[in-house]
Amino acid sequence: MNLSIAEENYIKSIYKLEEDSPDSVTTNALAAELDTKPASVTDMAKKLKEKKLIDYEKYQGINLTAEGKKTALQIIRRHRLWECFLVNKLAFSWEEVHELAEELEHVRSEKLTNRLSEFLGNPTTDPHGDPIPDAHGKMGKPRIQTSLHKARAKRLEVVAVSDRSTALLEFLNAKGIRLGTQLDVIERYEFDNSIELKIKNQPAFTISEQVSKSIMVKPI
Amino acid sequence: MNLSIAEENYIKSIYKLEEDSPDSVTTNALAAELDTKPASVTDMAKKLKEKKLIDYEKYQGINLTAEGKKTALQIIRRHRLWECFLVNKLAFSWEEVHELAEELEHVRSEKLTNRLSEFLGNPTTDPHGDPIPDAHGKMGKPRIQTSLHKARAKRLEVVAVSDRSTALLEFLNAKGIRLGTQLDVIERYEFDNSIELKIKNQPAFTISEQVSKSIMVKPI
DNA sequence: AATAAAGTTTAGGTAAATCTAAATAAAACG
DNA sequence: CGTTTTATTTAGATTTACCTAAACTTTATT
Ligand SMILES: [Mn+2]
Ligand SMILES: [Mn+2]
Ligand SMILES: [Mn+2]
Ligand SMILES: [Mn+2]
Repeated sequence: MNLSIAEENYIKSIYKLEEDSPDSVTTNALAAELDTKPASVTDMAKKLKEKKLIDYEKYQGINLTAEGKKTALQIIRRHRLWECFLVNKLAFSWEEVHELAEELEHVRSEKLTNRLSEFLGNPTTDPHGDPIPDAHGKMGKPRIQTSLHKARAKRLEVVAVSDRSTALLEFLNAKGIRLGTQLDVIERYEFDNSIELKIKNQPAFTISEQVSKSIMVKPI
Repeated sequence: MNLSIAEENYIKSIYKLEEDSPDSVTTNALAAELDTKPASVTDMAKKLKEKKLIDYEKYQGINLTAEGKKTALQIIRRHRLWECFLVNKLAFSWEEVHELAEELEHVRSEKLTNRLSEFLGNPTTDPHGDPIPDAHGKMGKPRIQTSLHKARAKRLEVVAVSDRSTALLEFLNAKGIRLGTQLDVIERYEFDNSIELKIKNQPAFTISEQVSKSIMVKPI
């Protein structure tokens, strides 16, 4: 199937929203995700249905078909491999790569994708801790991880971040939080859900609830 | 300036045609180069003039402005660096990379471009022997090279090819001709301008005038 | 259940990049 | 130099991906 860049971006966003909640994706949610208007989403939904990439009935929301999921995984694979390339080979930092990968992901060549993967040592996670689908679309668990907000252990390791915004990632950089960083929870403040943290050899600091929800962790 | 992919492709093609002959670029020549129709070229010419990237007056042909040339060199830089990446890092062969670079060149990030260049060891020529502009748009001679067709020496080294078509490059692969290959001219046949060649340790073979015009050489 | 609110779709429009066919200008030719 | 040929431009459509405003459905609230 020959998809435009716009169509690919829709497919990827639908996949993402379906991942977060298993229901149908609503027109409004998709419009918000893609920073566009609901009317535009309806237009595109008709087109993608025509191409059999989504199931869609008026007012009933959107779901990817099997074909649509396959397509989404290919795009996600390319996106995350390029992010690895930028970070591991070109020394970009994790907050810079999402935007660039947003463009590079649209170069559709299986040969390029597979060669790139090989060149990078067939990585299985991207710089934000997200799993990379393999050439057949198989991907490790799509993030059943616990957020720092919900985790109950005292000692935790950062395994992913669920928000790619430059602002958040730069904030984490400033605080010294990256993938693999080990955190000690000093205190959880009930009244605003902020958390006081400590990283070895550094002064303690406090993060907001919003930030703690974006940091995925595992106990150590 | 924020250019669309279509606009960038026009700018690059205009640069190429201006390089070949110093006159104004004609509507028809540009349409042929871009595999589009003259009417579309006229439309785009108006737009690029508006953006001050070309000088253009009805019926008078097209020339890049200084700004247009600068833009063209940036695109060419990205194109050729990606070609180097594909050949040197991902083991593509020279006939495969042009199409891919045609897409990758449109990712506009100076930081990415410069990091990529550095990663590749700041190469000065691409896999087809074409010079790569540096970060300031400085580029080695734009091919004053002699074609095998015109060269008079008996022993020659291949320094570039002036045709990126897959068909030609695959033909050259089959004959064992690549950049740096040393050729002995056995015979030049006047009646059809074909040339009999020999590469060390291989049987002699004959190439057509068309092929010999696309192979750029220097005496050794 | 009736009404209000929220969500979604339709109608109608715009801008970019293309096209074909017709009109016009420039160049080449006898 | 006038005429034919070639090159170029204009006029008018089409497709894609958007938009706003209005209409319509669904859902939530009294
Ligand atoms: Mn994208
Ligand atoms: Mn990522
Ligand atoms: Mn291109
Ligand atoms: Mn090249």
